[in-house]
Amino acid sequence: MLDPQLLRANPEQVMAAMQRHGADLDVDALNALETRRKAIQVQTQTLQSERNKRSKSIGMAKAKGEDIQPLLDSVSQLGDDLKAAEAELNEIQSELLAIQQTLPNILADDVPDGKDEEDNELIHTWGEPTTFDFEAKDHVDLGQQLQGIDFEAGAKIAGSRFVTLSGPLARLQRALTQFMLDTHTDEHGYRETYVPYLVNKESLLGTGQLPKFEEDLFSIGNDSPYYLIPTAEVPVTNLVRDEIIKADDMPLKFVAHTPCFRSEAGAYGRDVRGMIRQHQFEKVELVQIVTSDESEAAHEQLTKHAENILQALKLPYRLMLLCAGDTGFSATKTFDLEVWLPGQQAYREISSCSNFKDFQARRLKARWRNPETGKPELVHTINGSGLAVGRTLIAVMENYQQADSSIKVPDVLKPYMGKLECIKKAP
RNA sequence: GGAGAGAUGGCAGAGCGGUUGAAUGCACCGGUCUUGAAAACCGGCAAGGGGUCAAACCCUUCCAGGGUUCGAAUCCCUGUCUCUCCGCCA
Repeated sequence: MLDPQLLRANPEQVMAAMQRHGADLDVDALNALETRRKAIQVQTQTLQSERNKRSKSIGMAKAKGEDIQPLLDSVSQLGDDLKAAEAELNEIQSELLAIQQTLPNILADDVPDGKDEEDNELIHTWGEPTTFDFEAKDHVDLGQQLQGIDFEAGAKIAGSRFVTLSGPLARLQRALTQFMLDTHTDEHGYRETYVPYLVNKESLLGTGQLPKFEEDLFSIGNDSPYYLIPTAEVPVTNLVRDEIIKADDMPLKFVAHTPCFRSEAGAYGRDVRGMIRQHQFEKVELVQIVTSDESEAAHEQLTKHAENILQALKLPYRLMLLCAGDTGFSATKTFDLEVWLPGQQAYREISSCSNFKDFQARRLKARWRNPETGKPELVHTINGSGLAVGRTLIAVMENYQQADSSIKVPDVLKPYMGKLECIKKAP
């Protein structure tokens, strides 16, 4: 959520920022609503103040044993007026909130203009696209050859966009997960966390998935709905909801491995082949809770932490700065890591690292106490995939494939794969 | 699933329906004392919003949502969560 003060004081500036993000803001309607809000709020508070005073005087009169009936009579009209004013104020404030909650974050100055992924800016590439002296297969063919990926079974058990893994490939996914968690905890100083995979509405409002993107989420349950997490960002960031964090504890760095569930509502027809885009996938997520001074540097640092995983796996990739149109609702700035997939002859997103500044924190009421002022201040939240495990599995398979469809095990994963050096078709 | 108890400021913990945003303790901040520290003593210390050049000042908030009342932390209803006991269980 944007700073309501800014919205109030400078709606034109906010509107210009919104348009950059492809959103719109009706400044006139907002101003009209604001004017009403202010008038009604003043009126309501005046009435409340009057009621408080009179009630107090009734109390005092009663204590002295005076006749309070005249006082009671004089206050009778007040109650009705107050109720009406309060109702109207509530109405206006929920209208204002509804507007505020659907406004995206203001983009950082260095985010390039643009409409979609075509306009993203290349920051750097690492490694060279893998080449083979045979025709590269994609992970679907490889998985079939190795009898380790079964889309039909996934479809039978659940439906389309579900998959089953088995044997060494299933283990490879687990190895990747373990390797990522170990690296981030041991080398990068993150605290491993285990969190619920089902969350309530408040949590999703806090991180910004709701109210605007309900169709991307799976929900279960009846009167008190739960939502399946689309990313560990939701439960992990919500750890600090309604908290005032001690200065000594800052920054907080969390890493969590969770499954992620996405309805992929807007993605019909995209990436239908293979396990690029699934309803359920594994991800290792990095979250940092930092002060405003630190947030830019922390964002760069967290992105580097994700890059380190790709480098350790020796997977070629490139780092992109997302353009305005491609940057998500809550983010001020996002870096994507795109890994080279020989089967597609393309770079594909494997991590997305975003700085939300105080946008999520404001919704979450997540603050820290600044010792310089003694006052609570909003934290900045940053997160990124470190990495999407399912897509990393694909990348390893496709980049480490050999002519006979076997897959060499990357060096750093060998400790996690028993004695296995190479994943081969079962004889 | 059954029975009971509870939810109050950063933490602990009081609080007859009436000048209570809330006693007290701890923590924290400032000061006195001390060579320094500790102790002792004095003072300050919730959040959010409105208002102001800045203040003063005003409003809201004692788990959440409703209700009763001139007035609710205090009474009533609903929900959520926590704890204890019983049952069941990975």
